[in-house]
Amino acid sequence: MLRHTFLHIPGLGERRERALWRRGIWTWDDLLADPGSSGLPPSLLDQAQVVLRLSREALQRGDVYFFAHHLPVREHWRLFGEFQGVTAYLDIETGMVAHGRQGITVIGLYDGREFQSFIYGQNLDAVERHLRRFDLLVTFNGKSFDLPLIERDLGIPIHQSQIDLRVFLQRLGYRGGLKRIEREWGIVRDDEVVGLTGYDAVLLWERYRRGDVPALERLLAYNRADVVNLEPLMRRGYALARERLWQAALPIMGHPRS
DNA sequence: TATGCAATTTGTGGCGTGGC
DNA sequence: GCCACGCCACAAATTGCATA
Repeated sequence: MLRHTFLHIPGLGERRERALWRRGIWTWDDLLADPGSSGLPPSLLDQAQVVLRLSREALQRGDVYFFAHHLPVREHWRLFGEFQGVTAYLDIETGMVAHGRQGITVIGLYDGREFQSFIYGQNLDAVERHLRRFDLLVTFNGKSFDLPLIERDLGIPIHQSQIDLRVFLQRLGYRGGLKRIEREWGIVRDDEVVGLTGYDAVLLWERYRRGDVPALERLLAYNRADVVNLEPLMRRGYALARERLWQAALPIMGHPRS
């Protein structure tokens, strides 16, 4: 998807990007090979060629930040296709951690194959080291809640590019919270955690603090479901968004190769 | 319930084009 | 060459939303 993207060129918006596709300019290489057929104003065309040469280099060296910096936030989902290898899915739980202080109790991290839990009082400090392995973070409402809290509560700076599924899926017409969208898409949870909410996670941590060890196991299972289920949501959302983009831009001509 | 982000709406300015 | 107009991108202000 990224190679079809021209929105990261300053002065080039959605209309011009679609106009390029309609002219048969599907990729950066197409435009660089035949700039004259782009129909862009001369000054913008010069700028576009410079940015696209830089884009090829950035993609070659796996520089997700180059694109995250230049793309509008609402289009950061386009990063997923090329950068899923450095993507992590993340979700936190909170509760009273010490002396009546509200804080992060559990962080779940999933790279598409392996899931890891980081627990207050046990291994929460290790999360920063593991986060550094990734360049792209996928969350649900994480931009408003999880990631600012990690920065504030744990003092861990979040440098990674981010895709917030709440915003992304809302643009695709899906709203109403993570669990509701999961149900809508037929994603099922284990009996152990089905029906649990974020507030239940707070209560489970309280029970664990009072010595109820199985309560922690259930909390971790809940967090794991929250995190692992982000992956199919991201994959399906990405496929859907790409499909709709082509349909809107090219209702008659059909899809480009991608 | 507070929080913080992005969508939406509205307004502004840059740029290119066409008429004279 | 000048002017008016239209297209387009972008900025500012407001609104809506999901999280534990």
